[in-house]
Amino acid sequence: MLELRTTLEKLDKALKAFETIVIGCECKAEYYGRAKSFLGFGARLLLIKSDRTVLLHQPTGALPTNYMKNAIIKASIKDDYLLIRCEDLKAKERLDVYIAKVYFFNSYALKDNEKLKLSGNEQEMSDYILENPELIEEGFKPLSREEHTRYGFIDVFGYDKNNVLTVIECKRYKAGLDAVQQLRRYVEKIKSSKGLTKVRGILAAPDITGNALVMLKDFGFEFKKINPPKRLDISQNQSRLEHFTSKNMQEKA
Amino acid sequence: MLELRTTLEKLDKALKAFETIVIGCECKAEYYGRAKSFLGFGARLLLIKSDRTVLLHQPTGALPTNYMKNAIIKASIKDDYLLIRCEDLKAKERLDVYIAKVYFFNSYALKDNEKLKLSGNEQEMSDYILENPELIEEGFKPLSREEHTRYGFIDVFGYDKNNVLTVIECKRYKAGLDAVQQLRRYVEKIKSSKGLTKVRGILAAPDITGNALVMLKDFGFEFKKINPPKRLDISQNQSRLEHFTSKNMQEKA
DNA sequence: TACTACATCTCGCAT
DNA sequence: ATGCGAGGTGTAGTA
Repeated sequence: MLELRTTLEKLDKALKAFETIVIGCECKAEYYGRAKSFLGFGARLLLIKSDRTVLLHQPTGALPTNYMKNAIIKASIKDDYLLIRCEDLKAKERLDVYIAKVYFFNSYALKDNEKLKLSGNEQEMSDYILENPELIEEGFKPLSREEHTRYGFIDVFGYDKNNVLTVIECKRYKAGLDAVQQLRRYVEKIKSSKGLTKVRGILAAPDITGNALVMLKDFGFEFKKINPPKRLDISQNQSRLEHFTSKNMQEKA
Repeated sequence: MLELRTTLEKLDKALKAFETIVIGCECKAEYYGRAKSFLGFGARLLLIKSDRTVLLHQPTGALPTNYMKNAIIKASIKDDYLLIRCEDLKAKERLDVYIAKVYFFNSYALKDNEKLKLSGNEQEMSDYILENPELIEEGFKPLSREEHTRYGFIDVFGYDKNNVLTVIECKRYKAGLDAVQQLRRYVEKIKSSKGLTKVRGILAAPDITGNALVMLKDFGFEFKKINPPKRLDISQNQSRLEHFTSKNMQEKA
């Protein structure tokens, strides 16, 4: 168990050095901003990253209980607590963490220039359809990338074998009502902007919910079962990581 | 700098005790499951919670770079690395973290029975309108909660001053195209299930995007500017935290 | 900046 | 288990 005053000194030093900080502690937390919250005393993990991202994690669950991005952080001893005040002045938000006990404290200047390379997202799925238009149907002709991008968020856009303009919405997971509505919006937008009465709408996804399929058919649209590609198979060849540097892997910020 | 073998021993012991674990380390990570990813070597924070939630955090940003919930975790020395293999057999997912150096290691049996109490969410906003129907317009009569919920996800549902059935969709933030389509879907559902030709649709939110407002009016719906209530003001009375135990505060799991 | 849609979304709730 | 929608969503991409 560390003294609060000792922790305060370590914390101030680590903040000045833009280190990444981890504190295991007994604390309570108050948030005011977009919403307002209170969390009573319990044992948690407080993370402060080098970019002043603050995350308060309880011992279960994937999401932080409280958090703040780009915070101005001020630490002080307040009564019997180590108060860590995190503020985003621009967003008018504040998170106060009152630490009663410190179980452990660690800080380190973590250096990391790598970015995650990810395969299997929706972008790759639409690229896959563009490269393999026969997945939709024989004779499907996608529009050029230039013409395509003029219409904004539509995933895939082209002419079917009968030269009917066709809008395709891709989902990498099971499509629901929201996906059908999204497709509907794009089809209506294209109809009105091009002055067409007939535009085909296709929802391409590995699966679709029952209600969504009913709604899809109500609108005269179609479902096409397509699985999102994972272009690199690490499970079969784990030692050859250069596979990950393939052009197909997309960097994520 | 800790020996990998020493860290492995500490880790195994902490896992057996269901402690929450933090490791500051140089590592690379591979993920295969819903998607597939690779992250080259860099200095990061690896968290393992008592419920086997695994989070790999880079030194910037709010979200973890890699993660896994309910993982089966096996640690071992593999070549020159401490390999932490996290698997979700049911979801057929795997995350491998190869640790090359350990900057620090901490574990503790964090005990926490508290739940976040949150105010200012969408549920509170619709409750607020139900309690103050004049916010929509004089003479607006909400239906009872029972009758209301029979129609599913509609936020607020009632009769306007002219006894026209009215569907209200609430958003606690600026409403976009998706909110308009959601309202549209509910109005259409009510029309068809009740056999009505005229149902009013109102989008209640603090703000709305330009395109969303155009689309809203195209459908003959209305926008009503309403701010989500934050019922408890902690900023004015920070020391009186019993305010947070008010019936208005909702517990979040 | 505002707007739009993705996400290995996560999470809770209802069926 | 599945479906559905909220989230203090965060984040990237684009106009």
